[in-house]
This record gives sequence, C-alpha cells and structure tokens, in this order.
Amino acid sequence: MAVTIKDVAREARVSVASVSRALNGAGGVTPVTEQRVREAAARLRYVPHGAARSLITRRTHTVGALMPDLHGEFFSELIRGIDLEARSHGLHLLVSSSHDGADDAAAALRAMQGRVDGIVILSSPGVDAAFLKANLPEGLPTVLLNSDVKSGAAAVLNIDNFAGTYAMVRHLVGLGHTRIAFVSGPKDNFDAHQREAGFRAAMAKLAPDAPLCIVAGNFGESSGYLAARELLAAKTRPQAVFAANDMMAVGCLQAFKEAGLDVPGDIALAGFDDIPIARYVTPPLSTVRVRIAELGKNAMDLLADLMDCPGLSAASVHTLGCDIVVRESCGAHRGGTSTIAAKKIHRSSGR
Amino acid sequence: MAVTIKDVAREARVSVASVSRALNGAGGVTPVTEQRVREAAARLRYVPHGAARSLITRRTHTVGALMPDLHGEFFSELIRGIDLEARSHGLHLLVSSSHDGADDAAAALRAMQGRVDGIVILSSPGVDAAFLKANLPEGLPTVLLNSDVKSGAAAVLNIDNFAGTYAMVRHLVGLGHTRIAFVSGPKDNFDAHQREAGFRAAMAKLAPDAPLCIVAGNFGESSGYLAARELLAAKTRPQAVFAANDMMAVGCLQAFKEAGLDVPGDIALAGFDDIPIARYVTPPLSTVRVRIAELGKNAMDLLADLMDCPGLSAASVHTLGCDIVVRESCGAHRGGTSTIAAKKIHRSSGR
DNA sequence: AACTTTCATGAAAACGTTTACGTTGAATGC
DNA sequence: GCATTCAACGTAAACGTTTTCATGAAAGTT
Repeated sequence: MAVTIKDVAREARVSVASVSRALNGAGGVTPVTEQRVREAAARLRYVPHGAARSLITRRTHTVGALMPDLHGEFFSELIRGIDLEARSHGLHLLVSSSHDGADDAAAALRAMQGRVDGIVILSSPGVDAAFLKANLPEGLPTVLLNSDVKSGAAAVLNIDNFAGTYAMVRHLVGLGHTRIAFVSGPKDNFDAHQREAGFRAAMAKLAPDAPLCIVAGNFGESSGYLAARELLAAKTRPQAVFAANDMMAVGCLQAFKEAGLDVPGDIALAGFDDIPIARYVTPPLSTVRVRIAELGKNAMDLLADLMDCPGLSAASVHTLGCDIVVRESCGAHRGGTSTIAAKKIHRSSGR
Repeated sequence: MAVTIKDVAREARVSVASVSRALNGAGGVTPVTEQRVREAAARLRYVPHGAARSLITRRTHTVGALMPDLHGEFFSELIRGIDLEARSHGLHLLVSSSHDGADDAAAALRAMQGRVDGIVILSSPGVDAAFLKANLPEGLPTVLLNSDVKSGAAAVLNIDNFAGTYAMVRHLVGLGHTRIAFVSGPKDNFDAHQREAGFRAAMAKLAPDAPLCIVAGNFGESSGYLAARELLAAKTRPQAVFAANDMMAVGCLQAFKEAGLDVPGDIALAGFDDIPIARYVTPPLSTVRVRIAELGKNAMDLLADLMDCPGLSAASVHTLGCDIVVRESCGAHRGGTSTIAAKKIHRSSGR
C-alpha cells in the first residue's frame, strides 16, 4: 500500500541506508546517487513514515498547546501566533483546547505524553504548581502562559497586566479623574489579580487622596452591568470606572446608558483587552491592548529555545508589555484612536 | 530514561505481550495478572510510546485541521467544535492554521502526511478539486468544509447559505421592504456565491417586481461602508440593505449614521454570520446565525464515520442550517432578540 | 482414563526508520 | 609497488509496540 524507504531503495538501486542519508542531507553520499535517490523518491511519491522516524529519533517535531475552554479572539489569536511561529521552526501544533477543570486538563496532558517535544500551557484555575508537578512529564520543555507558578521546571511568559493597568490609571488621572472605581475580575484568575494589584499600586501612587473603590466582578458582561448599578447607587458617583476587562466595561456602559448618563461626559469608562467589540460600542471604548498573537509567537520562541538546548535551565520569567488604546469613552478624545505603549517586553530573569 | 513496556513486564513478572494485552483490555489475560500489570504500570508511571504504537498499528489517533489564515470567532469556534468532538472520539487534533495561498496549504498538507488518520479542510481560495487531487493522499478520509468541490474523494459539509439568505429576505419582505439592496462578498469565496444566489432566488420569488440591486463588496468593513455610500448616492434609496456578512453591515451602518439616516426608521439593515459585534452596535444588527461550533462538531462526526468504515464511499454532501436572528436594525422589533430556524441539517446524498 | 477443547502465556516477528559498524575500492604517501 | 587513508556504501541492530503463533496447563467430554 504505502511506499516505504525500501521501495525507494530498490527503485534507486541502493541500500535503505543510502536513501536515508540522501534524503536527510546527512552527507556520506555521492552527489550522483543523491540525485538518483531523490528522483526515485519523487517518482514513487515517497513520504517518510513519521512514527517510524519518531521511534528511532525520539523527536516528534510536534508541540502541544493546552488551553481551557475559551471562546473568541483570545483563543484564535493565540493559536495563530503559536502556529505561525511553530511552522517557521518546522514544528507541528497539537491542540487540546476546551477542557474544563483540572481532571480534564490532566487527562489531556497525559494523552499528549510522548506525542510532543514540548508544550505551551495557558494556565487556568486548577492548573497550579502542584498540578504541574503531578502531571508534567519530567524533562519535557514547557512554557507557561499567564501563570504565577514558579516551579523552576517551566519557563513563564506573562502579559504585563500590572503595567497596563498602571498606565491606564495614569492616563485617567492625567485627564483629571481621581475618583476612579475599579471593577475586578474572578478571584481565581491570575490576570485579574495582577490587574487589581496594578490598580491599587497606581492609585496609591497617583491619586493617594482618592478613596479606593473596588467592586467585584467575574469578567462577564452581566457582572459589569451589576457592578455599575452598584456604583451608581452609592452616594458619590465615581468620575471614572475602570473595568478589569472589556466585557465588563460593556456591561457598565449598558448600565450607564439606562441610567441616562453620558459617557464620557458624566462618567468616563475604560476596559482591558481590546476585544474587537470595544471599538464598535458607542462611544468606542478606551482600553488596554494585549498583543495576543505576539504573546503566542514569543511563547513558541521560548519553547523552541528550551527544546534546542536541553541543558538550558527552564526557570525564567518573561513579560510582554501592553499598549493603552485611547478612544472616546474616557473623554480624552475627539476622532480617531491613539495608542500608547505601556511597556516593552523585557526579560526579568533566566539563563 | 523513559519507562517502556519491558520495564512494566519485568516489574509485573510477565512478558511484554501480556502487558500489552492487559493494558489494552484485549482479553486473553486473567483478571489477577491484569491487576498486577495495571499496578506495575501505575507504579512506574508508564505511558505507552505513541510512535511505536502507531508504527505497528498504522493508526495515529490524530486528525488534522487545515485552515486558511483567519482571525476571530469563526476560527476559534470551529476549532472548539472539532476539538471537543475529536476528544470524545478519543482523537487528537493537529492544527495547521494560517496558511496563505495554495503553495502554503500544499506544504502543510504534505507535512501532515502520515501523522493523521483523517483531515478536515476548510476551503479557501486555491484549494479546489485540482489542488486536492494533487495533494491529498489517496485513501485518507477527508471532510471539506464550505466547499463546492465534488471530487467524490471527500465528504463535504456546507453552511446552508442559500436557505439563510432566503429566509432573511422573506423576513424583510414580510416587514414590507421590497426594494432590498444586497452587498455581495468576494468573487472567489464560496459562501459569498451561495449567499448571492440565495438572495437572487428569494427576490425573484418573493419580490419579483422590485428592481434587483446588488453592489460589490469583499467582506471587509470598509467595503461595506463604500457600498452603502454608493447606494445612498443613487436616485432612489433602497428600503433595506442586506449585507453578505456582518462586518460589511457594520460598515454600512457607519455610512448611514454619517448620512444622518435613522436605522431602521429610514433604512433597514441586515447582515450574515452573527459575529459577537452584531449585538453590540447601535442599533443591534439583525443577522443570520451560523452555529459554527456545531459545524465543527458535525465535520468531526462525519470524519469519524469515514475513518471507522474504510469501505464507506466518501462522496456525500451535507448541509448545516442557520437561524435568522431578529434584532433592531431591520425594524421588526422592540426589546429582546428572537431567533428563527432557517432550516435544519439534512443529508442530501451519500451512502 | 484418554481425549479434545479452551485459554492464559511467552517467544518472536513484524512495523519503517536511523545509525553504528564493517567492507570495499580508489586515491594518496612512501 | 606496497601500505595507508578515506569516502561511499551496505549490513544489521536498534527503537517500543502489537500480534501471530506455539506451548502447556486446566477444564470439559466421552
């Protein structure tokens, strides 16, 4: 059925060893035989059996991507960034998305065992240091995305949530808003934590006299709506609301509209993520942009480094900066969109 | 380093054959030895070497997904649907997204050779019958998504664009709009063709006296904007504009707003796809919803069938219906959102 | 009790590669 | 002209599984 290296060898009248050498460009073959082998292979439409090769080589030329069940832009852009860069490294991408909870993730991780040379893990609730210790095969190059585990067994690449929120607060304060309320994200979410930390730090530094107002949300649109209602019910209305992500900001916007408030005239609004919807709501939403595809690309590069040099210590933490995107919802603005880099990527440690 | 079946055999004091039988539940093993083997395997954290297994089994338990370079919702939801269903079939997903042009796709296809047991191809310009004939390994189960090739070598699963546009036109006509203008999609896009065909058919049937007005677009937001400007410049304004996708409808909306027109008061508007943005523009956009994750799921099921029964003739064409989503932009409506099924999935041929 | 049947088990052959090792023949150095 | 070196090439041994086949013991049948 399938044509094997033996068939090529017979066709080219050489041994299988020579076919292998010729096709892999390993040298030790005369140019004329190499030519003959190549022609024979082409004639027979030979393509090497990946499994057989992997068996002896101990290389699959495949990397895994493990991610929670998420929809939309973030997922697709991340995969895009990873895939593009993987291909440029000659690697394939085995995706396991949409698992829910630690058990599910553990099963997916186990199933990838032996099928991949390295793995990118987007952290999610339940995927912590203990989880990795228990489920990650020892010695498998690993890159953790948006994670606070510092296991030493994996490189970590994070979005610079802290700098992003900080920069947005600075922008809002610069506009004269000091009473800024913050709508936080889920308790078990790493990004949410960092964003809140950034907000607290920025407020302490840039508007130390303003009362700190943080109301709970969960990254969902309706939680933003409810948070906004809560804020409006209080005696003094904040001058600006900064939601920890865009979907919640959209929920806030809805609540403000219903309350008859003008945004940004009566109250300014900002989000985080720069999802596509952000530019299409009225007024367009000021937000912090995360360059997701670039995050994927950097993760893949990191992983490729780890895979190339097995001796390389994995323990390193990297950060990808974000930009703040100024649109109309925060009141700084008439017309187009302007973008300000919050921080560039930098390596914070590593070897 | 890695623990192999031999180690397990030694640990359990049986032969490798028995380990294999015990672990695969193939029978021919006494319950007590099976237990002993299982314990030994667990103790050693044994996980079978996939490549070795594939070599002898001729099964990779992996399916490939080949798709063009696309962003956003469609990509992520499709992958989600495919991955979820693949996992429930015990299959892995090898993704090759973001290739541009036929050469790129051919390379990706070749690279997948021997690594997958089947493949889902989302068609894109350049991926036609000739392309598949040339690059698709004979006998590899294949499902084509949104494709008009009827090669007989692959099953085809399409969105029912025709029924979707037809139903939307019926809805618009039911609202009293007969002078409906259509903004078409790219010439080389299969979906765009079908949607235009559906529009023409619906108009011929449901509003035979109205002049047929079709203006060219390319699925991009700005092309929708330009198309709308063109429509407004004509002597008689259409009562409704139906864009072949949502992004163009958003572009139209922008143009209408600039022209001081009220939507839907002065002019009704509808799109196609139901991207997330559709519900967040003002007014919210009526559109035709494609259940993308379901499309992915169905594609995977189809592929699994093909993989299970090698004798099964691949030549079949399937269709997934869409729903029309009525929001405010078409004027039928105050308040929430209502959804109407345009057509259910049905098999049109196959064996 | 002698036989057949059933069934758990182990030995060994496959699967398609890469690669360490030997063999060859020609080219080089004396 | 002989010993030495060297590159090209072939042989065969791995890699870790599954699976076929042979073996022998236990159970069932007459």
